[in-house]
Amino acid sequence: MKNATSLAKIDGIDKKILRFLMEDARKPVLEIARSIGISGAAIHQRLRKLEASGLLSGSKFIVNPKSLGYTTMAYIGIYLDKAMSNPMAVKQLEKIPEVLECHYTTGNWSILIKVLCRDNEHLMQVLNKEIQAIEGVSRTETFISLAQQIDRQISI
Amino acid sequence: MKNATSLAKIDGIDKKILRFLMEDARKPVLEIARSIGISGAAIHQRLRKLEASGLLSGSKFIVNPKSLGYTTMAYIGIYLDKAMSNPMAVKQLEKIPEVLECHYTTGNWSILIKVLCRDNEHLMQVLNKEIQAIEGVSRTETFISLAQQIDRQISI
DNA sequence: CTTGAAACGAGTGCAAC
DNA sequence: GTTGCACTCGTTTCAAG
Repeated sequence: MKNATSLAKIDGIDKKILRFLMEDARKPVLEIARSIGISGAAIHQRLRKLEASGLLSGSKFIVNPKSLGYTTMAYIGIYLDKAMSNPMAVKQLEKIPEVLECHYTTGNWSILIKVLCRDNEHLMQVLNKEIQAIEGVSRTETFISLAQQIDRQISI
Repeated sequence: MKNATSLAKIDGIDKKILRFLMEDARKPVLEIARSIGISGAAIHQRLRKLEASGLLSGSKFIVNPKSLGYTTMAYIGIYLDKAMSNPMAVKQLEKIPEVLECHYTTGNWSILIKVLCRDNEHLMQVLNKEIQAIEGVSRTETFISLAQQIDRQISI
């Protein structure tokens, strides 16, 4: 089995296919086939290969959080006590649904997380009642995202 | 036309459909139909409604950056000169493909960006030759993500 | 690695409830 | 708002170039 971290060799046709599907995962394979001038079966086989190589790690429907009343996004830097191990903290953070990302970072903090809340009050509750309540969390620094102006994937 | 920021009313069936598709955008509608016990046509119509309401903002194939040799992710806080407007800086940042996200944040920085690079050397080049070169960028603070331990969408 | 054909299954629109 | 049907179209496999 191929290691997921091994480099995939992709050619120009693979790139074209990926560019279409990164924009719209449900775009029919045959439509892509017509656009780039090869057969649908060829695309299908290339996709199977890309998937097997670990380059394609799935597809997702994107939901607009604003439509669900979630309008406040924030990054929170977390300082951990020396005694608190990172994996233990992550385990607790996983239980908080508002936490969308969690990074183990260099620099001031031990952990940087991204949270999505309905409003500032909701964010305050998550901070005070959920995150600060985690054993080993000593201090946090919050940065509210007033606007997300770029959001994209790696360009290929 | 409905405003994208208006709250969508979704029921339990909508939620079930969304949970399936947020995991795998290419999951066949009829398969979902069988799982939750309604007809395929009903799901099709609900999806059209959700799309029209702005709740569904598309679908994406997820590519694994490691397979392309991109192993270094970092967050960079950017201080802007007073004279430099945020939109002008964002316009420059958009031209840098390594910049995946850009947030206008409260707190110390004017801007917080997420970048994805092949390695530390590549990151250094992006920092020194691309980001620091932008007119109005006075100082940056870089936080390398040693590991991304959580990565998910809003839970519904 | 690519193609074309064939079989299967899914997407879509519509009429009816 | 849901259903069943019918038709169209896409997906997938396979043998062969």
